Amino acid sequence: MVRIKDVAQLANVSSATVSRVLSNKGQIRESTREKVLEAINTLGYKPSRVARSLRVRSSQIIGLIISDIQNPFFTSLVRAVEDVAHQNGYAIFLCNSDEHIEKEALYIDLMIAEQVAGVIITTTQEAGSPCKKLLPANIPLVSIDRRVFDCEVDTVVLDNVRGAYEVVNHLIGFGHERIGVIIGSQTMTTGRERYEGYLSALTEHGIQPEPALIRFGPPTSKTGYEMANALLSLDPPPTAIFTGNNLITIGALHAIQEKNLAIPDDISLVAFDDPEWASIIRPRLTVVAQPTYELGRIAATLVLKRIKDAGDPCETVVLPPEVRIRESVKRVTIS
Amino acid sequence: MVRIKDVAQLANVSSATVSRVLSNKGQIRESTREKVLEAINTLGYKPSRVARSLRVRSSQIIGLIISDIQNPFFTSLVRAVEDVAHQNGYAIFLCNSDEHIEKEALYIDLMIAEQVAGVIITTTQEAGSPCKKLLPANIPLVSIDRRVFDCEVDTVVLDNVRGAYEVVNHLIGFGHERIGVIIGSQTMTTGRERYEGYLSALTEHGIQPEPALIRFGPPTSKTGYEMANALLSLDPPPTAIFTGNNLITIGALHAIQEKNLAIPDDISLVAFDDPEWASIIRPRLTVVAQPTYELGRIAATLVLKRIKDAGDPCETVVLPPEVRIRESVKRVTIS
DNA sequence: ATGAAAGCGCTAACAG
DNA sequence: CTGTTAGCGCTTTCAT
Repeated sequence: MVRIKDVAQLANVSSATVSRVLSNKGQIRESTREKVLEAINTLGYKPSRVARSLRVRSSQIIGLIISDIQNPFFTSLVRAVEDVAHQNGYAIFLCNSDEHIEKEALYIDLMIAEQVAGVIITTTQEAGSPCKKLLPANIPLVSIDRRVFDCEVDTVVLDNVRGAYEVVNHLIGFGHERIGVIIGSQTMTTGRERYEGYLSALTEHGIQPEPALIRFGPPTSKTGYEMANALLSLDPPPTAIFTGNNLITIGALHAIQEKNLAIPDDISLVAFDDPEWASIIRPRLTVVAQPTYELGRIAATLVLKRIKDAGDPCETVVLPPEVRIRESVKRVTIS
Repeated sequence: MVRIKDVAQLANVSSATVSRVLSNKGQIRESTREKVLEAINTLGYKPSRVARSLRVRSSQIIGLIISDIQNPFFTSLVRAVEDVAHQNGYAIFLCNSDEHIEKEALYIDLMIAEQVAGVIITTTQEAGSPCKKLLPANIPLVSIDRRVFDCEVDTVVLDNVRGAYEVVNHLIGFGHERIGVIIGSQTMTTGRERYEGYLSALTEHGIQPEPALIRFGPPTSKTGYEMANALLSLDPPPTAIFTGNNLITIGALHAIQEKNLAIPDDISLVAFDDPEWASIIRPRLTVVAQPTYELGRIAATLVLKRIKDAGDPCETVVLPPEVRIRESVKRVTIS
């Protein structure tokens, strides 16, 4: 391994000078800069980011804690953050919390121990998340996809209420009144807000929400499968189902197919999220899509900004959803 | 921030002792250990991994360089590596090379600068990859999914030849002879080996490979779309298509649907990879599945092993594929 | 414009 | 069993 002093030696300068040309700080005579650059080149010197981190008490790393690396929604986020980080000379530390608060806590501690420059998180708990330990450690934090209520952080989320509202509205416009809903846990803002949107669309049209049609659970395909089965076994069953995220949709689809029901003839379906397969399956799914890449891009931009100037007040960015009408909803007439 | 000397002070010992209890090295009297532990607790001390890394010249980080974070195949890999790393107290550094050799090179340099403990990579080039710079830097390297030819590394890959061979064999067993194939670039082992499997199944049955039926391209859905279009425009068109990875399959599916062709009545389809949606779409796709999680798990286990004892000779693990017969292949009779 | 020197927080000889 | 000491490779005053 070649150290900064090796470069200094070869260039006949002090390591301080080498450091200066590396970071473009202070005044350096053009001729010495060239000498140094040449020495760096011939030696193939690469500064140790570890030593630098120790010295300046901060690394060039952005921590990214997400809840499910196998969910395409989060994957888009990761992709966007990676892009922005890379463009700015940062690398990313990826952690999968698995929606477990303990793993989340462990990774938060890791972020502090590794002195990352900033953290982006999809937290598991809207209140009481360990992520607030980052603030006293002076590590900028931005919450993405979900809101955090017990500390001041930059936030970038979707307008979930509106997304759910609009897509349920669409269903109602097609004559549906008995609309089943399968939605993520109510301990997260996403689940809560989507439920709220569902409710307000219903009540706005004078439709009484019916408890049997409303199902909550962890946002997994298992939940989707079980709850869809339950909904379809109702007598009478709903004429349409609204699934609260892409995993739930997969499970619901399995249940529907297992019962040999046809979409949309036997049951209409609208889904939150627009994974690639939603327009490959037949019929193509009517969905409310999130600007996933944009969510990630903005979050990354926000941390970077706050890494530069920590002072500014916190921002909350709310992005609009987009309903994409395709073929999974049938027009029904009230019988 | 609380440092090790703060703990030492409070516990009335030297920092060396604190370090010893932290790492369970050497002999420590039980009473002092307790004193130290208590001090750690009351102070809420978390050791700086940065300082440790600098001192021991290696971090507790495993670098993971993959080519496409949005491809579920790689995502499974990431998931597995994350799991194993986490279980062993390692964190992962995730980098997306985007199948670009320059980005790969940049990230390799980063790994060295960050002194990661080991690297797992799906390299973009089977020869001439910058990843061999890691070896002189004493950083263990394992190549996953793809083989590397110009340096000695641990490798874990699928038996691609066999996978392609078996699934094409299945097609032939159902009477197909004009079998189109859309496959990834021949500069990567995956593409080459899958092509080889295709070829050997054909020749084994005395079927003459027909150049017009064989299409190569980058492993993207764009390639799948364009090449499927080309294949379907042939006169006569193939009776079956074999797509070389999940992205290509998506593109091919789009092309087939755009032409209003029915699977398997108008065209049979078999695919490499078994993403979740392959059994949601109708008809369900006959595929050759890779043990993705297992690939990642083994790769992670291998780096960890080599981090412990660098000496051992390199291993190459080859995992078997699994053909999953579903409904996308029709029996045809030779006309 | 450049160099000397101190020190980031930790570990590992070495000594006792 | 425990403490002293010397760095790991870098940045940053403070001199000059």
